[in-house]
Amino acid sequence: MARLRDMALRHAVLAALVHGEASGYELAKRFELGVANFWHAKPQQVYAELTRLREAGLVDGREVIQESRPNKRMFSITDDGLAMLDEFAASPTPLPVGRDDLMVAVQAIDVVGARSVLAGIDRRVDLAEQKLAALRELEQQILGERDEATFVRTTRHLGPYLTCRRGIRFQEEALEWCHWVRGVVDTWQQHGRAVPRP
Amino acid sequence: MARLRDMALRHAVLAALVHGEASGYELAKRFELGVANFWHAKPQQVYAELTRLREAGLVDGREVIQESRPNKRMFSITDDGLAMLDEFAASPTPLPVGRDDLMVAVQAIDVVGARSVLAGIDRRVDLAEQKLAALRELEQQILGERDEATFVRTTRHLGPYLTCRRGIRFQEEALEWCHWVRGVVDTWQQHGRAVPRP
DNA sequence: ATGTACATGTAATCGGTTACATGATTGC
DNA sequence: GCAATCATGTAACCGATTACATGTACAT
Repeated sequence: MARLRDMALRHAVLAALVHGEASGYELAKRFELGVANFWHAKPQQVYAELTRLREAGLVDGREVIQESRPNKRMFSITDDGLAMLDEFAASPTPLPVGRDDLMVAVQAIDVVGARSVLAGIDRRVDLAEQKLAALRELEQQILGERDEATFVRTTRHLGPYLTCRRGIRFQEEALEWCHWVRGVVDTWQQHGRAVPRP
Repeated sequence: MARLRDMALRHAVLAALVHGEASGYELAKRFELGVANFWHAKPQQVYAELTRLREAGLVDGREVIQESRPNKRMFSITDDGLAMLDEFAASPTPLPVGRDDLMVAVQAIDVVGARSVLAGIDRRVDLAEQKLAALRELEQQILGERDEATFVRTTRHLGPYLTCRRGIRFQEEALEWCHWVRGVVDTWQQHGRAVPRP
């Protein structure tokens, strides 16, 4: 059982496996296209991490031979993996640091020409709406016919719903801010921005 | 004038300089403690980036000799730097990827014991409230006596207000979600979570 | 024929973090 | 006397991204 340093992705992969086994390909997809809305990683990184986790005995991996498709490996979390997740969940987590290129452009709107920045805002609106649609679909999958109150009283799998709600609220908030920015910048531009009259 | 690759911090530092010169120390502080709420970096990284930017001719740096303190360097953006920011603002920016350790713990709440996760939520509430207080102070500094409508019609420096508002809204949303989680998890625990009755 | 989905990686590089170093001054 | 603030870095490391590689099957 090899040793592992304190890698960030490790716990995210373990968390993605708590509700049953999955193939590397499935996990890679989930982590790339944000269906796993609680973390993000490229496929190569996921495959590498799975290999390391298996060497460390934190996941089991079994080969599945397929006829009309390439073979695949199915992974599931071990007791050691669960123990590690437990330890992780009990340790304090820092505030995530925000890094968003669009915010840099917005910060500089006074000197870079508002037109470029507003174009960036519009692109962001599109992307956020796509993401939001995907998350709402996921929410529907989770809830099924049930309303929230019923779901919460009856489910065994609350975690995915909580993180999904976080993703939805985050994107909704981002969209509201984008629309607010459009309005404010329009007003600002109509009043001699660079040369306010005395 | 040395060449620079496409580093992420570069544009953020340039954006932080658009409203006048600043010392490396001032910039390092702003980037570390999130007063620059649109980006984040450690002091060492900021100093290194400033050196590179000066070699590339994107910022000017002048030495200021001080008596009762160590000497410092004051940096200001050049025309080349402004041109680079302009180009950056016109290029498309991707959706920022979310990576938050607390979300990983929440995702796994079904297996790791809700107590640890709720403790993490409480710590997050504290941190978010501190950050929120700092951002609201910054907002007051920006607005002064003016209300938003008046400010927008008269200011030349809209950018910092827009990003500050984003930071405030983000933290407010995070706090609301945390409180919602507390309530939902309490309900969930009161109804035989692991063994729902038939 | 052409492209998308399945399925899994290696190698090089980059951007960010951690650890460590230095030394004076101001306030408790 | 002791900690915090001012002021600036170097070196080593780690985690994430980018570019590249391989081959089958199914749908248009």
